[in-house]
Amino acid sequence: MALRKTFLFMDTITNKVDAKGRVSLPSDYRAIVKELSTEIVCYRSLTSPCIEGCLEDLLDKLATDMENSLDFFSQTQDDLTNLIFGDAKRFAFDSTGRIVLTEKLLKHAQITDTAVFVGKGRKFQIWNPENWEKEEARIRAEVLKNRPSLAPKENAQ
Amino acid sequence: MALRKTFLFMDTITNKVDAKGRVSLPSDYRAIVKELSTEIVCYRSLTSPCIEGCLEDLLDKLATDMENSLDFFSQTQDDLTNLIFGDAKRFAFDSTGRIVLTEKLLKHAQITDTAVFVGKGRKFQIWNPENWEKEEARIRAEVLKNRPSLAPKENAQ
DNA sequence: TTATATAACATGGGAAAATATGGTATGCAA
DNA sequence: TTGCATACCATATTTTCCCATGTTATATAA
Repeated sequence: MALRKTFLFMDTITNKVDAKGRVSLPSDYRAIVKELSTEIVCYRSLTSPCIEGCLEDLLDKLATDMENSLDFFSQTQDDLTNLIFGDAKRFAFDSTGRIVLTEKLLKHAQITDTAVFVGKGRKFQIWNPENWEKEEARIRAEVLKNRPSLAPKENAQ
Repeated sequence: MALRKTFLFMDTITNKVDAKGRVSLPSDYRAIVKELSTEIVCYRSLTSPCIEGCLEDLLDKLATDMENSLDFFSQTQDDLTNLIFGDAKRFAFDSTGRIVLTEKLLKHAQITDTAVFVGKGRKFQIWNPENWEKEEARIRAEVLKNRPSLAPKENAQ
């Protein structure tokens, strides 16, 4: 393990996807990946119409956690991890910083010519622009409603 | 983890924002950042028309806490990470001490050519001057009303 | 205290580097 | 050969870096 500085995927970046499925990984993301590895892992989100990406470390950690607490997890969650590992695939980026997304992933996320990268800390997601717009609105409404501790004031002006 | 002296963002400083979105981070703030890191993280405040900034540690801790919750598939956790990390972005300052704020952040805070930095301890905020003037007045009024113990005398200032 | 010198800071402009993205060539397999 | 996937090259744009200058703060000496 290298110096465990903080490596977090952040920000929301929109990039173009060409006819070959090529898309530039945001440079901030690339910097993180280069620091710890050479490639990322992507898979279809289990819960949303989007692609999820992370470093292989994270999936390794997931596997370990599952091993160490089998009783703790429900059969359902066990099944879900099977789905993830069955679906996940490594993606290396070329000298210009692009990865080539597969038909399967693009279809799941309904992405055609534009992709939105959304940071999630140790992970990130890739969305169709319209879908992300809706999703972000939904989340903001949800969080403000159910997590008032994050929004102490009514709302200023 | 350097010597855990007290590192608090304080004071209120007004600086100019140029056409490129560049603005000098107050030198006091810079001194704090340099002590622990090389860059800051900024994001749109959830509750106010302003930008919030902090050190990356704060967000890293959040990411770790969420990982350790063993709740890999939690919907709430999912929403929160999207909202927080999707909006946050790292900003390094150049040799002259400036950062380049993004359109998104500037728009949210209604900042055009002038920015007011307001210390908040572990965090700080960046405001449009007029908005901050109003907000400060509102806060003072609020505090005097709800926390009379803090204002033993007739009125300060 | 006042005046002057010195250092630190804020800010504007332009050059250099990095990034995103389209196109072309190359290699492999059907 | 043809189709497909990967690697390489070219360029417009964006971002970052560097230098110059005015301003403010600090220190020193009269």
